Amino acid sequence: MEDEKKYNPNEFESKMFDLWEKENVYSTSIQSSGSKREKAFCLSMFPYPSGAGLHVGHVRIYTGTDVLARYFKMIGRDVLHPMGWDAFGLPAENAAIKAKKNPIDMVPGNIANFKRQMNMLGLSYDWKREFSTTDPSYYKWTQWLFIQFFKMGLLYKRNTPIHWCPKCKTGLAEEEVLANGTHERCGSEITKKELPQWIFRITAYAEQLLDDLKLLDWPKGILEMQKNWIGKKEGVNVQFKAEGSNLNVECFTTRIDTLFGVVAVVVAPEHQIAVESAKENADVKTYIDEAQKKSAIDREDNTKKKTGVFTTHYVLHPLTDKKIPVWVGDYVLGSVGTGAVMVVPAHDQRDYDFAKVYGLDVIPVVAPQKGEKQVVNEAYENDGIAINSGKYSDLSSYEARKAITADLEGGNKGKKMISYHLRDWIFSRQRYWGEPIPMVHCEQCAKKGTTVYNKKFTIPDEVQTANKGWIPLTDKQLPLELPYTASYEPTDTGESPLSAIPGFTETTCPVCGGKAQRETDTMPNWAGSCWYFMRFAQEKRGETLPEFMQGLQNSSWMPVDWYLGGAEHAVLHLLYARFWVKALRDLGLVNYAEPFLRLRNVGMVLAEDHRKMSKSWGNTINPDDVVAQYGADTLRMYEMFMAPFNMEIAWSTAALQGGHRFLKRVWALYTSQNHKIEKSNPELVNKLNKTIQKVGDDIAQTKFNTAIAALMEFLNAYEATPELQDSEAKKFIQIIAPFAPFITEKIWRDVFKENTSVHLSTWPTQTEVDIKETSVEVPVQVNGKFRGIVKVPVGAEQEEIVKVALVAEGIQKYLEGKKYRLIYVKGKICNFVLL
RNA sequence: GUCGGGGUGGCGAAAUUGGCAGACGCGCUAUCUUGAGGAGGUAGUGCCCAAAAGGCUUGGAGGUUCAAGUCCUCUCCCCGACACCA
Repeated sequence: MEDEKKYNPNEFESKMFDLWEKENVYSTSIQSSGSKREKAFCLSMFPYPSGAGLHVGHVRIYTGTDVLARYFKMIGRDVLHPMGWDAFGLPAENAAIKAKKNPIDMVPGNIANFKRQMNMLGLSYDWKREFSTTDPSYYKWTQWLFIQFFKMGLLYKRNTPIHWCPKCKTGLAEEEVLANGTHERCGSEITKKELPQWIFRITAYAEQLLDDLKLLDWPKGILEMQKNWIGKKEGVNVQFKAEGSNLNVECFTTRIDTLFGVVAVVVAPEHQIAVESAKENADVKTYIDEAQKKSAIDREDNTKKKTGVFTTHYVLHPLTDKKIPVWVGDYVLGSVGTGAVMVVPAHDQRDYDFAKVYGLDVIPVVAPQKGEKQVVNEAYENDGIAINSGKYSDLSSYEARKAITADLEGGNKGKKMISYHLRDWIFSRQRYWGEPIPMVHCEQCAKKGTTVYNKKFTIPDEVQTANKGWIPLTDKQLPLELPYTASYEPTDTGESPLSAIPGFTETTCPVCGGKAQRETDTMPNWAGSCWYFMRFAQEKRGETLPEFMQGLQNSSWMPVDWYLGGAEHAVLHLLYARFWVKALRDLGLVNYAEPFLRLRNVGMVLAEDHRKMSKSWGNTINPDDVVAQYGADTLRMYEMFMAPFNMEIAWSTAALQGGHRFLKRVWALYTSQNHKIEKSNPELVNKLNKTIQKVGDDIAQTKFNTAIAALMEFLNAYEATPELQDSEAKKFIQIIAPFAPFITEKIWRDVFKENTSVHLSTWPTQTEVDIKETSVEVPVQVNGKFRGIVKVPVGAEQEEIVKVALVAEGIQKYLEGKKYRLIYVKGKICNFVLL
């Protein structure tokens, strides 16, 4: 190099990018099924390309995945590192409505901008695999998959209430409804509206979705959240026979061992008994009417007293025939369990509260310990020993559950039940900007009972009934393209905007050729993200069905090895994608059970003021500005260094300079050396060896912050003793390369005159170095308090250390003339415990 | 309320998993250098005490241990998800 030149990333970053493009540096090597090399499919959750461009939070995820991809490539794995666009969905549609444009016209510009920014950041994507979920060539297959799921009986039509904003006259997504039951945009109170909708039977896979969690290397907390979301509960449906009528009540309980403590049965206001009893009892009628009127706001209020009303009906206790009063209470929900609960005030806090209000008995039937007299002033909800429970007394709660369940089942008075919190997935949206659902409804076929189900599967009767007359399009009719239209705003009937497009609904039946009506609902945003990773992994995408199926079946890239993204997708996206993969496996289209082997969460990037970045706060940071000022490498270094990858961070412009300074020093060191070093300093090589090891280990554990700390530490040492010959000096550049791809490439080519990219180089090995570590330092404690360090020869035995310690300055005075016991842990600690 | 994640210098954090708490970075102080700079070098920097000696220190209180940021019990605070789930 000629004279020292200032580090000026803007001068070369885009040139390096051009070189990479020209030299095809990031094209994916084919992972053929015969490949002996290990694969690494590194994937960031793909973005919705908004008009606002990349957020510094995006930069964090993508850089993390990029570091992994670059590292794995360097250690010799076949790497797949793709990127694409999740462009369907509400935000895009709302933005388009605001801009008075069709989203179809807006998406390409947004994508181009995102892509420009990603390239600016030096992300090593293989753009040959890029696609958008809105490409007809992609959603053709999303539609095809929908049809396969329909044919295996996983989809059915059902009337389902949607959130409805009466003011905006539009259906709303869950996320548009605020916690207080109002619409996030207009603030009006949300009501419900019943519409026929496509429902996915995800509950059919509840057990597998729960079971297979054990196959996954995911953060513990996310696994826990998935488990709780599926919410498996084992219990008993127990029959309470009506006295003098046929109005029996069935209650689900997980605590059948408390059956002898039942003092009442409470049914939900929607329950049949409540409805029946309202006909003859004015109080009940009033109560139910009131309950139905209650808004979301009231129901939110959990400080309110439990309320209820006695129906005047009685049922009989299944084991004792005791008369049990039946109440209606709005704290019981029609949609949970059987819509009725048995009230055991002694062992359920809500029941206890209810009993206190209405003066019901509190009968303790579980004691914490055998023989213990239980004092009840709040519910005792734990297990214990059964008391006051007839022949079951003295059994443990667990034993009592088993015994009572067995006896109930024997007497036909109860049945073991497993219940799940997970509910079926509503898959219809009455919106324009989604994949059209490729189904038609044919009256003639409905009458004839024509079906097109996949013969390999048994289709439940309910599903068959619900789907009467629904016929999927043929493969040749796909894609069913979203019609281009000027008016795609939500309709005021609640139906999809597609229903208002002339000529869209009328069609012919693919089976009988008669008149048929098209489905006008579209798919939710989740649809595209349920299988996009498999699309990336297809070696050949193929336009024909056989090619497509082969592309799925023969991909040796799947499953994803590293999946990085925000914890906000802990439940929904990850659960839905897992569900699709399991269904596809049952269809024989893939041969793995789980899509994402390793999941790592990225923490949010907050603004400098510790609030969320938002235009309205005026605290946003635009990656373009940061790159213009400091270069992309600085931004990348900073975001990787600031904190552990999964922790939330607040932006700090000051700390950003730290990363910049590091790169400047690297630049200065490498561009200023004008003489060759003949022989490397062995101490420094030793340190370099350790750094190579640590950086690699840390990257593989997504501990990017400590990897960079190690790089900084080495730089400090290197600057103090700038004695590395080229073969060693290059190694340091190589291990910085995953983090700062531009500056390292520049130095690699200009200083070391290499003409193949540093990013295609092999991760450096450690050089044998002849260093005799002659002495070791052993920390010395007296009575567990650190008092100093002694230096002893390597391999020194206990006596030797003691000898040195006894005369060492700072230690001696604590030991003089004292008797002691010695704790010595070789290589770790020497502790004198005075007697 | 339930579940999950956290609490370590002025700040972001580290700690080989029970063995020298505070690596690395930011900031700050002193000093040198530069025509200037959101520049660079050197030294220092957890807290208390004028300094040394010494003592204290990982939200708080107990406990186990020769030894606790790390393990156990109780407790306080912050963030996220769900929320009357039977």
